[in-house]
Amino acid sequence: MKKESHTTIHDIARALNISGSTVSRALNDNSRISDKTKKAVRDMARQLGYQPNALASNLRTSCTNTIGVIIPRISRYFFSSAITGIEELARTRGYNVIICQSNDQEAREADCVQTLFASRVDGVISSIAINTENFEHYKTFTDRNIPLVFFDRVCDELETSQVVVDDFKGGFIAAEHLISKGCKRIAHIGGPQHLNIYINRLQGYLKALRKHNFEIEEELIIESLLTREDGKACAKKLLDSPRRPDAIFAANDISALSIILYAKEIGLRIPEDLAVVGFSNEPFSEYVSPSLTTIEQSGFDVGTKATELLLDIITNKSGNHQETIVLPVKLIERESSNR
Amino acid sequence: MKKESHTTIHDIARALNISGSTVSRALNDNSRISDKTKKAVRDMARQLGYQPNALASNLRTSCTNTIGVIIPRISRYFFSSAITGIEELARTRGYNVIICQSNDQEAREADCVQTLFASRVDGVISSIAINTENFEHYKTFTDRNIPLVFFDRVCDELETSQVVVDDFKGGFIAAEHLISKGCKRIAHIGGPQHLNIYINRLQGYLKALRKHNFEIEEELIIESLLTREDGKACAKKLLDSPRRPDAIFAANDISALSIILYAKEIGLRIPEDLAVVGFSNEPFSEYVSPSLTTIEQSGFDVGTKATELLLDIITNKSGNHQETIVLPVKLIERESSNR
DNA sequence: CAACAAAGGGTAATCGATTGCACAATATTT
DNA sequence: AAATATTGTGCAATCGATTACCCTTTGTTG
Repeated sequence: MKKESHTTIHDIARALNISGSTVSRALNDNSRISDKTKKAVRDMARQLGYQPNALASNLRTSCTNTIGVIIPRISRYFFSSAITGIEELARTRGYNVIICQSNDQEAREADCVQTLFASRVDGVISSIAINTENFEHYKTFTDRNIPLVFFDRVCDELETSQVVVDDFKGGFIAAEHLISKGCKRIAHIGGPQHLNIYINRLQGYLKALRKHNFEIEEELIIESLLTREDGKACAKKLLDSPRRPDAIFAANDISALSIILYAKEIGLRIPEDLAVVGFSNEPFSEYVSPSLTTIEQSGFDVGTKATELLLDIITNKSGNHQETIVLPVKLIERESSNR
Repeated sequence: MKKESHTTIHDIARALNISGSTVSRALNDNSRISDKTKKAVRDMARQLGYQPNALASNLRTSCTNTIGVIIPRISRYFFSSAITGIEELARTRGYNVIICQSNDQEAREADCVQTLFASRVDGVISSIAINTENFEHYKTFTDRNIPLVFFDRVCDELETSQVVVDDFKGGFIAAEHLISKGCKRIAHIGGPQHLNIYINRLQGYLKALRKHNFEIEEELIIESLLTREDGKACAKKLLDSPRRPDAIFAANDISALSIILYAKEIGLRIPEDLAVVGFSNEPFSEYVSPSLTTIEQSGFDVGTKATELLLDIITNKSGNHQETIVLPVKLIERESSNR
């Protein structure tokens, strides 16, 4: 096995007795090089085990073939699937991916922006932290024309392309599903209302209620951070009340889970006394007992689509860069609403 | 806001009427530069919003400040936590992280190796794919002295440092726990026996059995791929048998889950008729019904430790690079064994 | 056949930071 | 005071690939 240092284009040039520039052009399939020379160069490159030095090339062309990703947390299934989608497509197109986690904190998100900027990424895909209300830090990219695409949790203040799932429809079919099961008082645990996805889920829910002439009761709609703990607090508020709802649509699976656990704790039967629908189809939702009815959204598809958009912008810097792509959602019926 | 192109050290040099090399040295805190000059350079750098161009620096020093990570799949909680640990430490030390997924396939793993090599990473952290039996591809790194650290699923053929959890002890306490609960015939669903972790879990289990004078029955020990489907097949084999075990220790939580689901399907009560213990403490194990007793292993800690080792090797290329670090495991008692 | 165009390829500058070597200015030793 | 050491900087080459510009050949046109 070779242990020598790396082969460069000049090694190839020397071996073929031609110049480095010709080698470079041949490898880049430049039209000014004859097919014969190209073939000779390619063969020699293979033979010498040539690996282009991206650093040198990047320095000259000042693009890094790297895209940055900012996500709240990699351990959430939706996001790790999105990453998988992003990586897969990016890699086949010759891009590397750097991932940064904001841990759902605005300050860390700003750090991520700095890190990615310092890494001179060619473009960025981001899903914003749950408590981000100020988007100044993203101007680091937009001001310098570094392509930026949001997915899932998007930001409407900045004029960028975005990929979302049909949260509105998700909220709508979740609520309508509960209605079809004969539920009469359907509560909603929503997420922070500065985030588009939670606004839309709520609006979808409201539309379904209106469509079926349900009375909209303010006390049945709670805003939450959608964590495990917060979910339990919400569950208490709703279920300990004398006029408790007979169904809850939660804006994510984690809080739906909290509800199920608390309902079991106080002896409510699910779905008989209380039907529950979540959102996301996290892997555990299938295994909880009772298993959780939820809205499926494909992280993989969202990630792939976002990457497609981003690479389009990077490679072909013109055109409309404020596209919004909405991907479909699907109701997954399980025990928690099966009555 | 500035939209101008990036500031270079020469801009700083010009502004202070000194040479670029002095600026470079000042920024790198070289001892040959006076404190006064250093301060002037730093202030000017800040003022001009200077961001070092990593590409140029990397080209010259031929190190990329990037480490590569190869994991089976990011969507497994253990691995995504490991990534979190890796990223966190790497970032604070000024390194970027590139993640590649092998999807548990040897061929893809070899691709990952190529990708990372082409990216000229300074070092690699890897956990091998479940079906990898040939380790030739890793020679790409070892032959060229690119530091390599394995974690969790390690490779003993290659002489590298590694970080593992105490799988042996995990297997031991899992089995001993079942024994303490009065189980008499304890089966084991193990993983592929070319992987260290599964060998050790099995050996730990065997040791516990021997210690308590249990007869070791070959038919109670099954090797499996530990997928959802394979787990079900194993469950069938064990539970449909006339002489079925009264406890099963599975080498991961997924197959433990399969067992629980199948046991419920055929009307066995857990833990009364069958006690179950898994391994990993995947998030869902807490929510399954009955909740799953399992062995906790901290992906975060493993990732952090591995990164620590790797960065040590990278920065200080001498010393012993065949260290093995074993991290502790812990039994998490839940319903599935509570009798 | 002269005049010119196209094709194929070489030369050298360039990207931005690093670093071996040289050297001036100051400090210390003899 | 001369000789030597120390400190602080500058010069220029370098990392490897790209590319603007120039120079041959060979082919085409009138």
